[in-house]
Amino acid sequence: MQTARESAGATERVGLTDRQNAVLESALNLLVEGGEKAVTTAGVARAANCSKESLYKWFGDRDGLLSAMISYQAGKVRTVEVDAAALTADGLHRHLAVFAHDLLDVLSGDVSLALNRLAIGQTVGKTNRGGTGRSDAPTLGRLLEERGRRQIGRRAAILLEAGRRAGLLAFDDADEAYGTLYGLIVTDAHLRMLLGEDPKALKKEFAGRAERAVTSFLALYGVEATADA
Amino acid sequence: MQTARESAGATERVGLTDRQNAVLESALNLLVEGGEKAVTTAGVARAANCSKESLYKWFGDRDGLLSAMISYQAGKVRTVEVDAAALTADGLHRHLAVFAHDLLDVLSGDVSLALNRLAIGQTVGKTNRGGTGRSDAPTLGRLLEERGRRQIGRRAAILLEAGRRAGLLAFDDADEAYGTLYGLIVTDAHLRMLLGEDPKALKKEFAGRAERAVTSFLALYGVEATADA
DNA sequence: GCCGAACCGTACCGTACGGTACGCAAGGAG
DNA sequence: CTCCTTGCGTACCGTACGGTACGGTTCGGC
Repeated sequence: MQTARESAGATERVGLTDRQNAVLESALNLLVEGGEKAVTTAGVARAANCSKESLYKWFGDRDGLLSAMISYQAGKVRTVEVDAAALTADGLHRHLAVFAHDLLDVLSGDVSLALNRLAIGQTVGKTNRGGTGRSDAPTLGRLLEERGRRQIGRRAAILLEAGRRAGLLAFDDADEAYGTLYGLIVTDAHLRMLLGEDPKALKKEFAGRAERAVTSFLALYGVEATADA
Repeated sequence: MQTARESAGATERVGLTDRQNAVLESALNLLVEGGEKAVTTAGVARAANCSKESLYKWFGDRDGLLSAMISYQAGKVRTVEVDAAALTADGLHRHLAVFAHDLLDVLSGDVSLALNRLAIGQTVGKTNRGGTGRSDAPTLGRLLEERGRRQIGRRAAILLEAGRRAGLLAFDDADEAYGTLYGLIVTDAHLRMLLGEDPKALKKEFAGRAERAVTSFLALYGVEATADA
């Protein structure tokens, strides 16, 4: 077991062997083309050239494998920091546009869509269900929320805060402002893609959509250029 | 088979017996609490006090049953028409607010969420799959899109068109304007709920959210009151 | 050169589900 | 009263999957 830590490559930070990450990669491949039904223990084992026994030793059970897939994939997105100082109106506009485009890019990714479909399909209206009592599993959906969505939310929050500190934006509730920005950027594109709409058809208008969204957002929350700045 | 048409109650318009609709209702109940896994042919038969054989006679197979569930539920939402004539700025604002609140209400409904989860969970990235060749099934997702989303989209389109005709709104592309409106209203609330967030926690802020969304939308697309109207 | 750990490949088991077949009761038509 | 349709209840079959067990192999440590 100690070999795991030493052989851990520089790519991932979680305590997983390169081998195990490779297995997760195979599992993600299966998920992308074939959906949740395609991610069977036997299938993953065959695709990754490993034994089912190893799967169960590493991930506990199938749910553990699915959770690990989400965590693994989430560990890939890295948020780029933006220096808050010296932020011009034009610079803010550009940064927002880049953020918008990145957001659309992430949301329309194959794996992202597959993972979201998986988590959503797994979710059930009535929570609780304390039958066995050992429901320590964080519900996949929650996991995806924490690991994925929250990250990009923070990046946006930082950007918005920088804009306000520079006197370029005016808002009381940062979350509300971010919600508006998100809505303007994404609209119903995410849902449509989750329902099967071909991302390629929508990707063509990403640039225009991002630009329009940012313009609208600045029209709502932007401060007149005549200010002190 | 002809008995179906005569015994069809006044509640539904599709060619289904009241009995069959009752079965679909039971199936929806199962789906809401228990997710897709809970909708087994045996389970539905037991819950609806009918035989599996009848299920297969009426709906073909399990996919047919799921499709019928979507179509059945979609047949419940009715779009209320709004008289385009004599539309004041305040009236438009109120109509938009009502629409926003209705939209959020629909999207946060138990059955709506369950159905969306079902359709999304069923969807798979790689389309095609022409293996057998008899893939005439419209992909659940497409079905939900056509039957549900499109409907509410039309209602919004009519409202927006009325606003423009009354000189209260200014936009070139109606779809784009509707997209903006949708994004402002829904933001990421739908996704969060699909991922398991308790709708009750979000429903409290629906009124405020709807109001803010409409205000923002009018700030973006509204025409100054000094116009000819 | 031997030992043990990790791991692959496969075979195996129990279960649960989709789909089908059969027996039987209710009700309407002649 | 009888026939026939419709549909309920149940038993049944094949399959596929989650999970476990076992034999064989590689590899690092002593």
